[in-house]
Amino acid sequence: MGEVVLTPLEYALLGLLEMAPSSGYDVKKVFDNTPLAHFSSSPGAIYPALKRLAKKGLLEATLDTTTEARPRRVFSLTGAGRQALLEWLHQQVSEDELVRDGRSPMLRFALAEGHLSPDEVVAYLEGLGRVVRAYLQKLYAHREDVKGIEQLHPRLALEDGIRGYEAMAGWVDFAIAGIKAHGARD
Amino acid sequence: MGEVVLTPLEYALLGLLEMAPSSGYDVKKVFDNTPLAHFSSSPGAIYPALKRLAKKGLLEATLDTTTEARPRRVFSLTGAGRQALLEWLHQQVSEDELVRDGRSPMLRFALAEGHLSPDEVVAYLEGLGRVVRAYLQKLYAHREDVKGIEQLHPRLALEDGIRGYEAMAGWVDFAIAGIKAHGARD
DNA sequence: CGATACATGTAAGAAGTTACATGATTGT
DNA sequence: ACAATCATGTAACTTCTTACATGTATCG
Repeated sequence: MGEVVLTPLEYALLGLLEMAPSSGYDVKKVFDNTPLAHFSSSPGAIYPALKRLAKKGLLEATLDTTTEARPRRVFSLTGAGRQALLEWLHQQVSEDELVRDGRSPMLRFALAEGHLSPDEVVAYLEGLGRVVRAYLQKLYAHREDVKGIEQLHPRLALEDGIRGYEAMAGWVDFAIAGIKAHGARD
Repeated sequence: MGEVVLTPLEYALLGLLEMAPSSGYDVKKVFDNTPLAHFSSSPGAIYPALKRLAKKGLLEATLDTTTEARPRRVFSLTGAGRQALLEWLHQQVSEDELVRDGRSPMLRFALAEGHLSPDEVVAYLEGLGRVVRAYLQKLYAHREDVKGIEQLHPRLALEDGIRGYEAMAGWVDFAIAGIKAHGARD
């Protein structure tokens, strides 16, 4: 029904809690100790986001009063939460998403395991590859435009962008091969 | 005097207006048509940011009523604005800045031309290189940690991060060579 | 004559940051 | 004893997003 639209942090939370029901503090540790470190681990971001998701009916909380002194509030996905996650996982990457929020496409890929079929994953990556190469064409054109100008730093900074997206394009092919090999292995 | 701290957008505005005094609409066009596209070109972001900077005394506006129908408000830096920009340009990259806001270090480099000496620029880039390589070590360690686990997608996503930072480390050496060659050319 | 570019802004709401607040447990 | 870790949350503030509002000039 309702076109749920969430922030990257909220989708990250849904994905993590779908992998394993957790407390806010568990999530904080993930953000502190893994390459998901670009998400803020501040309680002022995490706890309100969990609360919002619960209020929207995407998460449910159970009190864990077993061993600990202070009760842990353990969150897991509801049916609606799983559906919102799935809808997001099925979204293709747009150029806007790639440029504005460079890490969302990779987050979505990382959290897609077990929720998309190998074919769907390959299609997602192929779409990502197309968007990356299309954006690269724009950067190449821009490099031509600034070829003559005297300023060195902007040209070098552009070169960094180009190399970064070229690396991503190469990774896409690598990842597709990895997915296919993994699928064939069954 | 007072420790001015601004958002990336505000520093981008200071840097652009220092290169050439411009109106809000000029800036919008830059964000729409150059690789600075990761900044929002929405008027709801740009005009209030310009207003804030003017209120803080970092920008001054002059009305351009010459030719156009509607007057353009052209902003340029005050002395305090130039000082705030310089202080920011002298900041070294921290791991936190690199990981949380991946594009700020490159923005700072791009806007530093003419404000830092070649030696200072090389020192900045060497610092960036050290931070990137240090973070790469953490990613390599994490890759070892997850080597055994069954999940494929997170390992592949990590590989993308590693490749991206490796590309950046390579670019740093390339850029340092470029800066040195440019300096020697005088 | 209609669409697009020029040009500037505001209002409401959502979300994140920093700092504060609390208190038990575990390690040194 | 003291620090660090576990664990959860709130309050004030800042900023960004989306949408609205207004009007001219130019191009086809």
